Amino acid sequence: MRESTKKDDLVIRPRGRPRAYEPDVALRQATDAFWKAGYAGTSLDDISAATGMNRPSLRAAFGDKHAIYVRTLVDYWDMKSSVMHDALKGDHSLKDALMRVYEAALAIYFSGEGNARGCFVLGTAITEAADDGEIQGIVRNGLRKLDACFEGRLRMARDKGELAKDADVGALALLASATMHTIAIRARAGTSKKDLRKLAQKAVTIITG
Amino acid sequence: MRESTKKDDLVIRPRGRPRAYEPDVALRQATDAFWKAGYAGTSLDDISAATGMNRPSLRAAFGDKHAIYVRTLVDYWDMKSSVMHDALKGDHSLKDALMRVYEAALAIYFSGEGNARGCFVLGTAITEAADDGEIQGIVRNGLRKLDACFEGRLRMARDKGELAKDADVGALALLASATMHTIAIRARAGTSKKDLRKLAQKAVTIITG
DNA sequence: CTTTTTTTGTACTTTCTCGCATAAAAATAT
DNA sequence: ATATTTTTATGCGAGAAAGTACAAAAAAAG
Repeated sequence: MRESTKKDDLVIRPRGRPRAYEPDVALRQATDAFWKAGYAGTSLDDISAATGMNRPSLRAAFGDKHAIYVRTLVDYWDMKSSVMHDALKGDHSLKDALMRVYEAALAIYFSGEGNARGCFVLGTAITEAADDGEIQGIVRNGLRKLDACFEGRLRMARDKGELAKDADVGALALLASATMHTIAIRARAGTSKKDLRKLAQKAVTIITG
Repeated sequence: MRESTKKDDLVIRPRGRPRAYEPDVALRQATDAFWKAGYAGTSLDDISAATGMNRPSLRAAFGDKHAIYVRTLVDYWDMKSSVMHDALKGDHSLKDALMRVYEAALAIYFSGEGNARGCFVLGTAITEAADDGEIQGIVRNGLRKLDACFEGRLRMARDKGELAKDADVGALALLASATMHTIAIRARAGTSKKDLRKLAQKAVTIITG
C-alpha cells in the first residue's frame, strides 16, 4: 500500500509508530474545509473528516482548532505572496505583469472542485478579524505586503518610463490592490471567471493610463 | 414603564397579548449580533440575548436563524443603497459626490461601539455565499446595484463634461466599486478611519482624472 | 366576569462540539 | 523475544445549540 519515497529510504525513522499522514497534506485538506464553510462554520469533526485524521491526532499534531486555522491562514498568505511575486517577475510590460497577477489570483479563487471558492482570506479570516486580534494582525500584514508588492512594480514602471514621471505610484498601487479585492469578493459572490477577467482588463487599462 | 406613542393611542390593538418588542428594533439588534461574530459564529441564544426576546418568540416572529439573517441582510443592503443614493444626490462635483459616498460608507463601517465593524456583508455574507445560494444571490444583486449606481453618476458626469467624452464609465464605475470594497475589507482588518479617508481621496483623484 | 386570542417564559429532547482518558497498534532499541 | 516509544483509534462526559411542547400572562371580546 505504502509507496516508497526518497524520504522513507534515506531518513532514519524516529522511534515510535509512524504517522499515517503528511502534515503538509493534512493542512491543505484542512484549508479546503475552512475555505468551504468559514472558520466558525467548520468543526473539528469536519477537519477530521477532511484529513482522515481523528481528533486526538489533530490536536497532537497541530493544537486546537484556532491553532490549526492560524497555520492554514499563514500558509495561504505565503502561497499567495509567492504566486504574486512569480507573476510580477520576468520581463513583462506593466500591463502584462498586472494581468498575470490577476490571472494567478483567479486560478486560486477558482481552484476548488465545482464552483468558485473565492479568496481564502475573505471567506474565512475577514469575519473573524473583528473579534480576533491575532487573525486581524495576520490579515493586516498580508494586505500591507500586497500593497507594497504592487507599489514596487509600479515604481519600477515609472522609473522605466512606462508611467508618467509624476504618477502617484502609491495611489495606483491602492487601486491595483482594490482591483484584487473586488475580484476576490465577486468570485465568492458567484461572478464567472470570464467576467472577472474582463473586469481586470478594464481596471488595468485605467491604472496603466 | 411603557411610553405612550402615537401608534399606541391611535391604532386599534389586535386581540391577544401585546408584543414586548418592536420588530424593527429587534432586527437591528440581531444585525449587531451577526455583525460582530458572523453568521455561523452567532447562535440563537446570542440573538436572544441581543434582542431580549426568547427563542420561541424569535421563531414565531421571524422564523429560524437563517430566516432572521436573510432579513437583516436584505435590510442592510436597502439601508446601504439608500445611503449611497442620498450621498450622490444633490448638486455636487463628481469628486465631492464620490467622497460623500465613501464618507457615508465609513460612517457605517465605524458605526459600532468601540472598534470598527467594517461592512456587514463582508463580515457575515461573504463567508456563507460560497455554500448558500440564497445569500449568494442577495450579495450578487447588491453588488450589481452598487455598480449601477456609480455608473449612473459617472455617466452623468461625462454628459456634463466633468469627464472626457470618451471616458469608459463602466470601467471607472468598477474602480469606484473596487475602492468601496477595499475600504470595507481594510476597515474590518483594522485600518483607521483617517487612513481609509486618505485612501478614498487618492482613489477619487485617479478615477476623476 | 368569563372566554378567546396571542404572546411570553420555562423546560425538555436531541444533536453537535470539544476536550480528554485510555486502550490498541506499529515502529525502534536491546 | 521483550521493552520502550510514539502514534492511532475508540469512547466518555460536559457543555453548546436548536427545535418544540406546554403552562402562564396579558390583552380584547362577549
